[in-house]
Amino acid sequence: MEQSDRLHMPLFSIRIVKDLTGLTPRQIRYYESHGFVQPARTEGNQRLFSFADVDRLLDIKQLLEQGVNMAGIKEMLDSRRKEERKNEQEREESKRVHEKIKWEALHQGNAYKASMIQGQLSHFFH
DNA sequence: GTTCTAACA
DNA sequence: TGTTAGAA
Repeated sequence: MEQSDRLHMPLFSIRIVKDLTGLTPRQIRYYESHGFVQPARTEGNQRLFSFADVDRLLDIKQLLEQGVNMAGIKEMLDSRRKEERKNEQEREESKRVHEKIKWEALHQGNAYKASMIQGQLSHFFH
């Protein structure tokens, strides 16, 4: 996860988020207090929401409109976080394996080239 | 003027 | 959840 990712850049005041989502500032703060979003803060302690925060709030709103209660949303969020952790672990493992294969290929390749050169040179001395 | 937290209807 | 009070 990069901080430079446009999705996660802290950009919007709570008023903009209110206009974007149709939620009241009261609801937005309430959902934050339950961990549904984690907006950044300015030096003056005012919330700054990212595109990702807005998207998540829209998801929350839709779920609420469909009759899902707070506990249900919390479960979905927890399972989603679990999935993200799993994916990140898999990415790191995949990266490790890739590095290992690359390292081995490099060394095997050098040994192979060296033996080839020796083999080719040997033709001139026989 | 806007947003924050806390508290109460 | 809405609304209000007093402070940033």
